[in-house]
Amino acid sequence: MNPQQTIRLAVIDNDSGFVTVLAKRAEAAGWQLRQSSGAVPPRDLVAMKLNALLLDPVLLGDEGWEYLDRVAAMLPDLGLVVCSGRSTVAQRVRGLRLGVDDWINKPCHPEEAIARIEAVTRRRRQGRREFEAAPVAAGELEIRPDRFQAFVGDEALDLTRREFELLHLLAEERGQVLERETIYQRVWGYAMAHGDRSVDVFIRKLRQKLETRSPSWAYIHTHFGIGYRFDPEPAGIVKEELRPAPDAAPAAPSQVVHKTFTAR
Amino acid sequence: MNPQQTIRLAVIDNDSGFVTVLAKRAEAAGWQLRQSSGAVPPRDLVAMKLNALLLDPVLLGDEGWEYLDRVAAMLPDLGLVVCSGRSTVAQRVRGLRLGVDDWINKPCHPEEAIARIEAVTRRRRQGRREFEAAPVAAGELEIRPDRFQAFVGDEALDLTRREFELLHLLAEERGQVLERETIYQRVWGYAMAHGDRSVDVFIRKLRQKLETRSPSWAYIHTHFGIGYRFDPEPAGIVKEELRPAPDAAPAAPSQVVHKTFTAR
DNA sequence: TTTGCTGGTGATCGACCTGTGAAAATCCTG
DNA sequence: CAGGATTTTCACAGGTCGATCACCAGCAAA
Repeated sequence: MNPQQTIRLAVIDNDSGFVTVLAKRAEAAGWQLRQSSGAVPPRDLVAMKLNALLLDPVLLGDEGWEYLDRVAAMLPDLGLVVCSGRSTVAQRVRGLRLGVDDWINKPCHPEEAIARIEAVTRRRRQGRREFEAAPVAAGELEIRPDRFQAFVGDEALDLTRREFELLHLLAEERGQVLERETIYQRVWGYAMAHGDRSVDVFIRKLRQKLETRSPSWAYIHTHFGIGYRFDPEPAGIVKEELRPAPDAAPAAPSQVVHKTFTAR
Repeated sequence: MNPQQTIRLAVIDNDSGFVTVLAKRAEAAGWQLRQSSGAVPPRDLVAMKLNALLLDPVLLGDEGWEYLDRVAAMLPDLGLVVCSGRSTVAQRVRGLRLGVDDWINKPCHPEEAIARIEAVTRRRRQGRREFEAAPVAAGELEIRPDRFQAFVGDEALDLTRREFELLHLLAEERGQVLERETIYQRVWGYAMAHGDRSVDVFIRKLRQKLETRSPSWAYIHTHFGIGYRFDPEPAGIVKEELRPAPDAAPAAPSQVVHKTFTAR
């Protein structure tokens, strides 16, 4: 359901041409990319919370093997792909045995490098369960993906699967206005038919259940002509946004700006 | 730390020279090897309980891609390595995206093939730690992997193997809602066919046996539209939600309610 | 204000989901 | 190879959920 989870990749290489093209591809795929043209201490790699690392061992000098060994040992969850110049079978075997996940030779098509990194990451992830099992807190709410349910205190909201997924999506994009088409696409998984009101209906159901368990908070805000925004606000804030905000230009002329009217 | 756990590998290739050398190496490493010089139905692959599969797509003819797709979909846990003759970048990328874990070109050194299969297998096993020996306690239950059996006090529940594995999995993920597909994948070892009701049937059997030996506890909870959750709860928790509707009708009479429809 | 949309709400009906019993197919053991 | 145990498949019965619809209220522009 969430196949193309964004990948955090670091590239350690100084072949600027190759890296440039690679970066372009990675960016197009929505990956987060870090680059370096010199060895990065494993300690720093840890801090980057990477999913995958692509490196050319030529930059590592004599300590290449040792470095690979250390990285593989210190970051067992990291997808480790080596992209080297000429290499012998013995070298590749040694690397693979050391913990390298894949070893490519240059010249190498960036698309293939991307695909191999994807493959490595895919397999890595598969073993690791729950990538998004992290609970989300919002106002009095706690959204727990491990239970497919939201709670206020220890009382469940009694959400349906669809309801939960909608709420989860909104909460993950907290503060963002999401258009109906976007919401539908991401929750239902396919394009919304013209005139479909499903999203509205489910928003209503969510609001009802939220109102039941957490009456003093407003969570879902309607943006007329656009979509919905999730933002927990204690009641009492009747409204009155429209801050003159002398800075950024208002997006569209006479656009509805943060005018939040809640149900009821 | 990760002693070369014996690997069950199948090789589908008709390059007898290559296969022979490979077999020699594999045998030396203590792997269990199956060979075939023609396409093997995915169904049979399932029965082999493989860890990895090495194949040359030239044997698959036109249906190569389809075959790869089906195998990858049906056996997500299988390490899939392609070893082809000449191949283009586009082909390799397509394969990798389809679910192939690694793609090697012939001529290929057997040692490297072995190393890559190892790497692929290692990658996937990583997440899967097997700590079978640890007994799990839950409510009145004690689940003892060393016996492949669960007990209440000293009375065994008399579980069959599948029943036990299902219960064990659920208990290890106590509190988590597991989707049917996940359950099937992890207990049966391959992807669940659409419309398969096996999980439901086994859940029923488990509930029956649990009810027999431990009537005053509710262990397995159904989440509508999702799957099941294991969470031992002393019976009697009927959790009367305060319904807004002033409803005088007493709930259903004394129905056999060992099915706890908790949160959806 | 009127007019044309957009969004909120309640209700409905069919499709889908789960529990269950039992037959059919398969595996396993002696 | 037979006989029993185990697993898979099938069909049916309720129950739940979600896609739609109709209708009304609120917003925006004229």
